[in-house]
Order: sequence, then structure tokens, then C-alpha cells
Amino acid sequence: MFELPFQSELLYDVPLNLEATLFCGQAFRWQKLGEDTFQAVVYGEILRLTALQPNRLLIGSTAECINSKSLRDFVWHYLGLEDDVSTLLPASFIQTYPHLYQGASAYFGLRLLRQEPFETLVSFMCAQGVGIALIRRQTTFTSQSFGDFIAITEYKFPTPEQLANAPIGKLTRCTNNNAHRARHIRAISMAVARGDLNLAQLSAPHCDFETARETLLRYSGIGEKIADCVCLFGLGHHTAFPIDTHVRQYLEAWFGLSTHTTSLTSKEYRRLSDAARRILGAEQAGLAGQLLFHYWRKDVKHMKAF
DNA sequence: CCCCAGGCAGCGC
DNA sequence: GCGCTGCATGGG
Repeated sequence: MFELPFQSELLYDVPLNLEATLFCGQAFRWQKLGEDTFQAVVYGEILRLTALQPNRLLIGSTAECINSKSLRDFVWHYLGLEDDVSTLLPASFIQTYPHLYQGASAYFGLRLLRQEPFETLVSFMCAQGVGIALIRRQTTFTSQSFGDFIAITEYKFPTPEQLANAPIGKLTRCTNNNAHRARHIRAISMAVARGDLNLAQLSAPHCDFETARETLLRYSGIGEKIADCVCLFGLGHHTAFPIDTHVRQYLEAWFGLSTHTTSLTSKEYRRLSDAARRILGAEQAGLAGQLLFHYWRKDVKHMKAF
């Protein structure tokens, strides 16, 4: 393995299931280096996390931190360690669905990442009808093709300006050879670069969830699910409840929330996510939904996280 | 070979 | 408003 230019290292005790956290946040560029070691570029810095033992992380970062406290704050916020998942689900839920609470409790080490908004936006625009491995390949290749070099094989995620000026053919090779997707990503990058789309302004608490969602939905390439994902993972709107194929499955299996239509129309999407917010508590519905999502995929569908 | 993978837009009806 | 189709590719 190459030696990376780490400026600081920190050993820290955290109540965290590392794999579940990275999966939940769906930080698509996290790569698994070893059995318990993961590495990614986070806000332009290389971050490496190693689980030395349960609840004990070795954190390496290329960020030049004055002291360990600023690195601790950086990581603490990014990994969403301020959230307490063990008190997440409402008492009414625990009472009504004790078996689900029991099963999901194995994943209380899961957290909601605070990802960079533009990277979140583009990453989820690459997440249509493909598997996670293929999504990660797209975002990694996009960074290598258009982002600034950092070290060894690591590149920053491109800026809106870099993607706004991307030749469409070159960008298409980064988006799973999907030219529609490349055009959508370039168009929205131009909107961000010009200031027509201000992601910081759409972030909580300056902006309410519905406004942020409606604003994102105006852009081609963004539908209900991706708008919710960007709101949840990139803009801090934790009431957002993204419904994908897996969530739709468990909503029906566990809560009897089904649709008479085969495809999930806009109207039905809203009906289901509103119902889910009532069951899981509106305030933290997104994180609660991710908890059930992870439980569903791992224990019921027997899928691997990475 | 078939089906599914963290969907969305465009179209006909 | 609903349902079908194209988009591309890898893995089970």
C-alpha cells in the first residue's frame, strides 16, 4: 500500500458501526482498503478510518489540524456522531412494532453522514437503475477525470465549474455511458456555477424542506427519490424520506403501505412518505428510514453492504 | 439467458 | 393521472 501524506492521526472511542455508517450515508467514493479500513476524500481531504476494535476508531486525515480537537470536530460532524440512534424511534413505534425495533437495534451504530452538497447532488444523479458498485465507479471516475489531484490515486470531487465545462463525451464515459445522465449533470453544474442554483441556500435551517425539494425537482434528471436523497444527505433536511425499491418493499411488507399502481407515481410517492413520517416520527424520519433500510437489506434480503 | 440493481423523462392514452 | 419504454452495464 502507498504511504499517504497524513498530517494527523487520532484514536477515538465512538459508538459507531463503521460499515453501517458509511453505507447509510452512501458516501459513494468510500473504498474498502482492508477488513476494517475505509478511505475516502471528504471535503477535499483524504480521510482514513480503521476500526481497531468495536467502538474504537483510528482516524487519519491529510487535513492540517492545529490540534486533535479540530480533527475530532471535523470527523464528528461528518460522521453525524451528534445523533443518538438508540433514542431515534418513537415510543409508539416500539410499542406497535416490537419485533422491528428488536431487529433494527443491531444497527444502532448507524449514523447519517453530512456530505458536501454538490458532491451529494451529482452522486445521486448517478444512482438510477444501477447497483452501488457501479455508482461508486461513476463518482470515482468522474473525480479522476475532472477533479484536482491530491495524492497517489486520490482526486477531489470536481467543482461545479469543472463539470459545467466538461466535454459531453468525456463526461458520458464517467456516467456509465449514459448520455442523458451526463447532459443532466452538466446542465445542473452550470446552474450551480452561475449561481442560479444555490445549494447552501437550500440547506437547513435557512430553508425549509419543501422549498428545497421543489427547487431541486425543477431540474431534469432529478425526481422524487433523488431530491429526497440530496435533501437528506447533503442539505440537512432530516425529515426527508427517500423511497427506492428497497424502501418500497419494506413499507409494504412491514406496514402494509402499498400502491395499487405498478409504478410509483408522484402522488403515491408523497402518500407513502407522509405515512412513513407519521409512523417513524417526522423530525428524524430520514435516519429512521435508513435504519430500517439497512436492517431490511442485511437481515431480510441477505445483501452485502459493500 | 434472465433478472435486478438506492430512477427518471418522454410519450401515448 | 397511469403505464410503458429507453437508457447501459455487471453480477447472481
